[in-house]
Amino acid sequence: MKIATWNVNSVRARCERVYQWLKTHQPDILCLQETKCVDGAFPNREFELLGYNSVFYGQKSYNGVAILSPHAIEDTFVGFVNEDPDKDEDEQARLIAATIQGVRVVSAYVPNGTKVGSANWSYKQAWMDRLRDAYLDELFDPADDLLLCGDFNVAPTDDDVWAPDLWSNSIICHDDVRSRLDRILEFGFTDTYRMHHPDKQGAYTWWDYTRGSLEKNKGVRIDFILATESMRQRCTDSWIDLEERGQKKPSDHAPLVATFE
DNA sequence: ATGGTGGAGGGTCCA
Repeated sequence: MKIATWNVNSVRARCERVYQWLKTHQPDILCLQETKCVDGAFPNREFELLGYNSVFYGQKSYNGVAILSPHAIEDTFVGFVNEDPDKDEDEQARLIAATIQGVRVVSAYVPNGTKVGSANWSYKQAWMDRLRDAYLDELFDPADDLLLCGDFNVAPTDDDVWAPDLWSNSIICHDDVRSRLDRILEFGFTDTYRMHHPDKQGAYTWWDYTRGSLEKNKGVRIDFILATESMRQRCTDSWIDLEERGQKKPSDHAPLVATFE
């Protein structure tokens, strides 16, 4: 089973790239973030041409998440729904969950935070707390076959950024969000990429569009496929698709892939 | 002094 997660920075602007990526890599599951379009504008028919079903949850201009699969997509729910199953309690579209071939999958887009100390920064911290306390703990079990995939907008350690001194106390390295990522991991998750590449330096999933960042590998690793124990045991490999990031009109994030027995 | 690039949308905001 091949699973991928990819922040596409607009699914409409990236429609052709996503189409080609699906055709080439044929994942069993593809989680998308930053689709940036309302549900009526999601290009699901394009992906259906390749045999892919889609579930999606978007809003105008910002955020938006989706899950694609050639298999049946069941038990879909969106947002923070623990109190009222019909109503997302978050005003931003950042979470979608479904079950595919017996595996529970979540596509998550953690808030960026904009700037330390801003209103968006407070929202990011509250959102991460809520993901652990009101979402994972209420709706899932560490014993589940569960994958939490997405753009977490946090670099777990200084090994996950190209210049730790420059990124020190930034929105992706600040202790206030690293500690919250740790709490999410403590639910019972393993970072599957790091599991397979424990000592690898310079492994990143995002590079700035400017300043030749990709060519100089000035990036950060902020996208993850997190696996509960049962899925960790099944995880055979993980890699970052650098080739896709180097294509014309790329997203600023590369796809992250993991395979499971 | 604070760009550069990219997306959405038609202002700036966000990343």
